[in-house]
Amino acid sequence: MLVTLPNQFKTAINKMPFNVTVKKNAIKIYAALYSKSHLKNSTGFFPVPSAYLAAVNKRYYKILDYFVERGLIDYYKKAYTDDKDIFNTIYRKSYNKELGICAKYRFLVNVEVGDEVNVDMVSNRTNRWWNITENSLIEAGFDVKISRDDFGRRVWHSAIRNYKTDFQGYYTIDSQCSQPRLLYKYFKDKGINDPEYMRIFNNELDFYSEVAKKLDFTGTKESKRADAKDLFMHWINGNGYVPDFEIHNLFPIASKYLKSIKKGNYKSGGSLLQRIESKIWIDDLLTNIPCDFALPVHDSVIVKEKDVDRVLEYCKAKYPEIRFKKALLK
DNA sequence: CGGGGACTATGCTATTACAG
DNA sequence: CTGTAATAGCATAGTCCCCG
Repeated sequence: MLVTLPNQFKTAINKMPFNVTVKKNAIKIYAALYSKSHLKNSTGFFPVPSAYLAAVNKRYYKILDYFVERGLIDYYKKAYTDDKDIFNTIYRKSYNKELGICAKYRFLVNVEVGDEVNVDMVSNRTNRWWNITENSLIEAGFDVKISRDDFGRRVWHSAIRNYKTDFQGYYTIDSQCSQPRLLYKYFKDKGINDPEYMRIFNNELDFYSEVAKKLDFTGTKESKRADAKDLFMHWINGNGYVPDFEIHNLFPIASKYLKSIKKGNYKSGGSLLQRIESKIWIDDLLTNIPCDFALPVHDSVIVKEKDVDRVLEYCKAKYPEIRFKKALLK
């Protein structure tokens, strides 16, 4: 990962009262923060999930505390009443695990000037999702280029671009109506009850067709579905603009919830769903997949014909609420 | 020695294509 | 609307060679 390392961080890391391993991990943690800093809001705070920091280094908090001590970063804090002295106000790091709101940080020094350094983020831990992707790429004759983006933790590799033509004869297993359904699952888990949104899925209806029907779209069946899909994407990913404002009246509670997620940074909406998606597909399904050849494509996976039925059963058994479907690439 | 011409390498931006 | 990767186009810089 290419980052700008300001002098203040450089000297602070050099002066750390820990061994070289910790110092090296401190650079990684700095790089992790740096990579998230583009998400900063008007006051400079940007969210960084603890799960991500922990994946970079298990004892990340030790390093963060040191950075705070040195006046290099700051936690986002909120005021609380001191229960031992109610006349006293105390400030604590603010986050809410229940609501999925992670801690925020800000840099107290200018991170735009400094040395350009390439930080090796790779830990010694190898993950099966990586190994199986690597082996499958080699077997299929592709260069091994695998990365995971920060926005939605999606996996990118060299065979994604033309997979539909390059893997003819192979099968894909993908999830139908992936993002709307994942949002449904998410709402259900969180106890957010938007009547219309929940009704569509509780009754096993086709989400996009239902939206098109309720909002009186015109056109062919396919074009109405496509318009509804486009509307959904704006609703999830956008900064407030949607092609049809009626969606806010159709799903009032869901809209309000999305708005609350986007408070601070509107990109959190899309990021959240992509993360849910990749957590299922990469960190679970691909990591434990019962075959030797598999290549992920965001919300689907490419497998061989001899494995497809076994993998399909495996996916269905693991996530009964997701509608998995196999398809031959031709 | 310097002036071209032809070629190659690099860097940047915009566009396209894919995913949802 | 979001993301990343690949590609196209263009400008610039460097290299090589021939020639006067």
